[in-house]
Amino acid sequence: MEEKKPIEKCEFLCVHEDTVRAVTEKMPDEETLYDLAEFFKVFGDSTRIRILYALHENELCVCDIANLLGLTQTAVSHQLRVLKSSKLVKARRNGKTVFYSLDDDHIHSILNMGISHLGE
Amino acid sequence: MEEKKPIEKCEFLCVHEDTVRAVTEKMPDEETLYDLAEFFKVFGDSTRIRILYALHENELCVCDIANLLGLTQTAVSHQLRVLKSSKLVKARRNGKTVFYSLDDDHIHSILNMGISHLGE
DNA sequence: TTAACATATGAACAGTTATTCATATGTTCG
DNA sequence: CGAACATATGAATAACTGTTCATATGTTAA
Repeated sequence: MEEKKPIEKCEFLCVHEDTVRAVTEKMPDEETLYDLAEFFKVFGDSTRIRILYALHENELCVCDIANLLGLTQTAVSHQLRVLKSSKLVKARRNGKTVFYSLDDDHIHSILNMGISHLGE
Repeated sequence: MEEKKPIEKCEFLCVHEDTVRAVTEKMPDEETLYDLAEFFKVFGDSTRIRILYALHENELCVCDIANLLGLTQTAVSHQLRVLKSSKLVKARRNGKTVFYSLDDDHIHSILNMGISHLGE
């Protein structure tokens, strides 16, 4: 039987062990990093970003948001659920109407931070 | 022919026109919001977040990152390409090895901002 | 030049996700 | 109560995305 390996792949032969060890120690734990990714994921959709910006100014009801952004009521409602379960927006019911607003002041900071990065 | 509509859906009957108009005027333009979502989307994956945190301390080569995070070289390479095209990391070649590092200081601020939100 | 190594890339696949459609829930008013 | 309205939700579909596999590119040293 001929051993005919194509070309051996890099299997960590080139690792700089000291550096890797040092970095490993300083890394946040896996759960934190996972949660952080989940957090940013919520901002990573243009529909949700647009909703957040709409709410930047005023509280709005679902219909207002849908009208404002040219979306269906259903689509908005689904996304508001995502935003709500991520604690980015909160809801207030007034009769038939439900008003949504930003749940947290520093959501603004995060959005502004993103914009300032783009401006470079 | 019987007209038998199920139940008429909300078609923006409840819109608060003044509010909507005011918000519309203050909204950033569509392109900005789209770019912003694209920007956050890059942070919205735990592999990429982990890579960014690994690079928080030191520049690292592809093999180091793969070893450090328990990923294949290929997976890391693909993600580095995403990070690079989003201007989050930059590459420096030294012989066969390519070292990656964070491209921008305020990437740190963005990561920290996310963490501080989680801590609430 | 050739072998060995480090990284990059294209295609395929699997898992995820945003939207739509249909319908349910919850509220007000007559 | 029942009709009308505002919102929510489950299921299905379509589009997107991350990983893997196979292979290509680029670099060094013998």
